[in-house]
Amino acid sequence: MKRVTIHDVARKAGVSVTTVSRVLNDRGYISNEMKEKVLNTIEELNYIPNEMARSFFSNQSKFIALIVPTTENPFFGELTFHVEKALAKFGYHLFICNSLNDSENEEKYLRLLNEKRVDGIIVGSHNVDISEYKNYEDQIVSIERKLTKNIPMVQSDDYNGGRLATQELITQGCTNILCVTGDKNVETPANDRSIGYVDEIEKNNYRKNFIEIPFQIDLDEKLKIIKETFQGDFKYDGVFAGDDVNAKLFLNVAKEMGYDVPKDVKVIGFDGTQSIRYLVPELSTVVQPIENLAYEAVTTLLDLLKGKKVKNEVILPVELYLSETTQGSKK
Amino acid sequence: MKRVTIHDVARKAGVSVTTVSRVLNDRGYISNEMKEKVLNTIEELNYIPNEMARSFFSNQSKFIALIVPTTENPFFGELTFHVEKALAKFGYHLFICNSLNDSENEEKYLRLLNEKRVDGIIVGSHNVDISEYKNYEDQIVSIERKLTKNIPMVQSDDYNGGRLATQELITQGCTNILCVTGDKNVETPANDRSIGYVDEIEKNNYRKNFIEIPFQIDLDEKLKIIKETFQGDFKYDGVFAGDDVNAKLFLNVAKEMGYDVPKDVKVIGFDGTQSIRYLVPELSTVVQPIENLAYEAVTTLLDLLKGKKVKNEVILPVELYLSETTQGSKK
DNA sequence: TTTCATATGTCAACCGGATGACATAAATTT
DNA sequence: AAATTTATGTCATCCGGTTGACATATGAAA
Repeated sequence: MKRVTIHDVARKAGVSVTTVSRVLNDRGYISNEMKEKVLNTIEELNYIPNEMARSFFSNQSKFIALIVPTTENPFFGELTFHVEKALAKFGYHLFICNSLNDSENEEKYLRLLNEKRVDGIIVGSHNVDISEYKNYEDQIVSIERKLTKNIPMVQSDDYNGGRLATQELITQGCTNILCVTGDKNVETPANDRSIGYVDEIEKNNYRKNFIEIPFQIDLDEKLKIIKETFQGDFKYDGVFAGDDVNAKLFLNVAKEMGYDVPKDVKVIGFDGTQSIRYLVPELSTVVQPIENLAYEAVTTLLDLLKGKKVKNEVILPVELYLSETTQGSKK
Repeated sequence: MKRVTIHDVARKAGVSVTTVSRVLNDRGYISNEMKEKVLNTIEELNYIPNEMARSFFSNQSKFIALIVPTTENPFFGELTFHVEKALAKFGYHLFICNSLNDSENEEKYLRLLNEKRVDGIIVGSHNVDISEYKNYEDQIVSIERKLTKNIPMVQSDDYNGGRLATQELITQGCTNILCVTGDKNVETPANDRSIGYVDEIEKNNYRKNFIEIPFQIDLDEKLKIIKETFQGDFKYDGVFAGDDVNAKLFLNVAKEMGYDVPKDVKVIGFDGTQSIRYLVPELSTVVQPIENLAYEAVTTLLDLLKGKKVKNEVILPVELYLSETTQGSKK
């Protein structure tokens, strides 16, 4: 079935294609009557401009790619939502790429994005050899991930979040605090969370304790790692987990082992997604400003595409959300 | 900065564009030496075909839109992930649309998708006047939502899920079972969950009880509705919630009110997302085959686009996941 | 009266690649 | 030797809309 084109509209309205194009793009001189006549014809024929043709001509796809490990993860699911919303506001559309943190996938996507001529890329994933990104420096912004010196990054104030969380545990009387981190070998601003922890611990002359729970291992393995922390003779009375999922896993294990939270051990997480607040409202956590991260990433990227100077780093404040796992049941 | 085109490649290689195009598309006669020469030149110049031009010419964008309420919701976040994965397998890309269940948004998206010439649409949202979809009947598949007689739908076996859940509660000794539903006025296969519940309850001559928790209201209002169920003199000893979030909210309220789950009241949910299994592993639930739903929706849509005959309805089996909220702590 | 802003039209070129038509040779079969 | 297959080239056209150049005709301002 043939689509209605601008030529059909011109013929039907008895004007030239140029005139129709002028109406559509509000260019040059057009009288009101002419404008109306053309618009009526457009409506009559139900003409819908072919954006593919426009994109092709203008060399702008109006697509922005978002590369995340997976939208399965609530944090990235929420990020995706807010990025899409922000993009829509500025007339851009979202092309979503799930890298699964696999560098091969990520490379394939970069190639694909190049073919598809996406206008820009927002990276929230963690893998490809950074050098790959060098070819795209003028059209990339990253979220919580330092790619190259020149690629702007938007992040939460991870360091301060780590400090706030640790401070809170100390305020609540904890003296033996465990820090649960994700993959330590991946260099990400999320590591600043641990640094915040370390600084607070040192300030109080407490002992530093770490366990690492890699992102990609099985649930059972994760649980095993957590269980081991209950085995030694050294008892923790506070836990700062670098993300909420690990925090919740810790809660589950603690409960199973017969420990009472927050009496025996207090727990605080990091991320504070909607999902967590709905599903695990009892968990105290450091809330990342996901919506703002998305908005800043989008506006920074669009500015960058326009050739404007943009900040190399945007750091957004986090907020402490205190609930039962640090404070006792609030009846 | 000018991009390398097929003409540049042809010139550099000393052949005609037609020949280059033949190599790229594997058409007509090409000797191996020629093929190699062209491919080498392509590599040398780092030529990357402009998919916008191809799409424009072939009139195929290779984009499939997925309309969901919001990827913030874990169910849709996971669905998005699996849809993207399935599409990628067949060379298609995902254009994500968050409708927020708002019909105005949805209409805007439909218009936009028309302009962008997406090849097909997968609908997982619930709003626009169905008539709007009539114009797209030959390029739409829906997930868990009956749109028109002619639009194929892929769904979980909601009815059976409702029966299984209710049966399980009855098996565990419950006699006064409450059914928590989402919006009842929205016509969706998810309503079959309640029908499954009703049929099992009637079979056993128990009393039917319903509360409705609209999707879009505030958390506090939801909690209020749930709290009220504890107020009357009629006590429930079992709860079947139409989705896991409501099930968890119920658990939270029950705990706050001093009830013991599963001793005083047993609870079973619906959806069984990854998130829930990680964050609320204690919740018994009916697991939807999200990955299969996505895969079936994608393959059905692609078949439809190819003009093949497709099934009008695909119903995929659900699975019961039993945990502590129906069975007592499994130490 | 002359200039100028307004209003429209025609025409052609362009964006980058795909494709069909047609010509020409060499290599391979019949 | 004739017919066919294989291998390349040239050329023009198309996809649908945008844009610049240029012509023409008003009506208004200088």
